[in-house]
Amino acid sequence: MEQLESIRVQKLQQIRALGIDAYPTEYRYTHTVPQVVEQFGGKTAEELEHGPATIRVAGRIVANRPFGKAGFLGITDAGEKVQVYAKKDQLAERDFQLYLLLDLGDLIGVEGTLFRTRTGELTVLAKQISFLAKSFLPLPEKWHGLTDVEIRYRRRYVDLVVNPEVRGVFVKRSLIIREIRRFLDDAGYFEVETPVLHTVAGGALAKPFRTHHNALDMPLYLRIALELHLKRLIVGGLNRVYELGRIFRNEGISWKHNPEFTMLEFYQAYSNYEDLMDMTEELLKKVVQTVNGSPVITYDEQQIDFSRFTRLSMREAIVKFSPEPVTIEDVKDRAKVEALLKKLHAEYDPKAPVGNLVGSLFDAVAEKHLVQPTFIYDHPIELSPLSKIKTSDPSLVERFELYVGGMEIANAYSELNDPVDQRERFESQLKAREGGDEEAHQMDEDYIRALSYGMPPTAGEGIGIDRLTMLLTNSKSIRDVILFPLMRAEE
RNA sequence: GGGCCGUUAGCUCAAUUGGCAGAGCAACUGACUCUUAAUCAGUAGGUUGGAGGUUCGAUUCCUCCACGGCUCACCA
Repeated sequence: MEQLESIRVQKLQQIRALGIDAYPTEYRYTHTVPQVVEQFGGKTAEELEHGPATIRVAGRIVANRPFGKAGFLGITDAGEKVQVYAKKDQLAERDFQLYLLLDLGDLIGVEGTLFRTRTGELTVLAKQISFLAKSFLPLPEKWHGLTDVEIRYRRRYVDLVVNPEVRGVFVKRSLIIREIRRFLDDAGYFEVETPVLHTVAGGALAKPFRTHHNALDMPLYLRIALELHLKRLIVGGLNRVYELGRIFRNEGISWKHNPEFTMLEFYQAYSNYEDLMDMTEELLKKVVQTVNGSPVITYDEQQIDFSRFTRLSMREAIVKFSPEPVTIEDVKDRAKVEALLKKLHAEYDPKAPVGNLVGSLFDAVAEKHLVQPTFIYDHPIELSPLSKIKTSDPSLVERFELYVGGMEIANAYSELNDPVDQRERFESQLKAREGGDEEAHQMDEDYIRALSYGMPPTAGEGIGIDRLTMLLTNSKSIRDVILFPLMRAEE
């Protein structure tokens, strides 16, 4: 290892000895590698002869096939590759000496003319080679590449150089986010940024990360949701707001959980959760169509169609997917729900209120079947301390979750805007907290004060950007759509 | 946190019953002015993740530890 490195350090010395600046500050290219491929990829050998006199292009060397007094280089940039032909009689002596000192991984600029080789490959005939930067560490082997997932996550920079499909995933992620922003901006939304450091970690049921501010000697939490600040802004009259940001939950890591992840939350005044169901369909249809070119995606060998959304109440979903026969009426009966959970060997807390049991039953019975886009609506009140009660059934709230590919992608509700009711809900969460539920909601006095000034009827929604990206890139792990997933420290 | 599996050269992988740790690519030296995983000849590269143990002898068997993967639980 040290040998490989020291050889390359010596080569850099030799390059300097040729009078070449080892670390120049710029390279003025006329074309990027993808532009070369796009503009000239379709041209014939004859057409190339009458093309532009010279082009300048820069990239990283990923292949080198020398032939004594000539050689072929493959250079890559922005996910595309182009071949360079370095020929002694076409180059200044110094540039050919430089060519002989190049290694895989080095960054160079090439000025030359385009032609096709005998085998028809588009190639830059180098007239001038500029050295841009040295690679001291060797890239992974050309044929098998880098497959060790641990190194791929830890050294994402190498992963991105050698695995072009990884680049494609993150390009797509960026497109998804861009389309979402465009959709919301066009719908009259206002993008905002709210604090990441919270004195009360609220807006979701989750364990927060703790930190501390020295100057104020104050304990702080990293936010677990965007919700409560965005609703304060609704109180303030920003009637359509969204934030696209990182949130942090101090919980387990799995194929669909990373401790920090990206959430979109948006709030719309004078609307309810049914309005958001309609809007979510429209949003996802548009994003999937634009990013994927079709409303139908393939995820884990299954076709998922974003042009057709199903809507089921949570109770209906339990009835539909339960392996044991149940009726809607049974799901309202605590004894029957508990009996069914026992029969299914599902884990649940026997002291928990009936709403939580219904939630457990849903998870046990229905979630994995929800592959096609499905809205599950009307959740038990106990699971939803910030949602508005359904007037026709006070045991339920106006809430929905969207499931796709067996994953929860979105969560939305008609926002509770009654400060008295909100205080009571927080108080019952506090009781759960005292009973040992670390994820129960904390009291947020300022939020109640905000509601006390009056909040219009409002609907709000959160969409997990990482999971949406997993679906659209056919990724089996959330870590494949996060550039730098959390890992233990090395050594 | 539980269970299962993995860790050998820069990368991808071998190594029989416990018996001298190997290959391909990358690297180095040489030949070669149209190659496509270029080819040919040669060279070098290792505390087998770490620490103990069993044994004449451990990559191989045992224990512990570190890191990772899958999976279950929790969660979005």
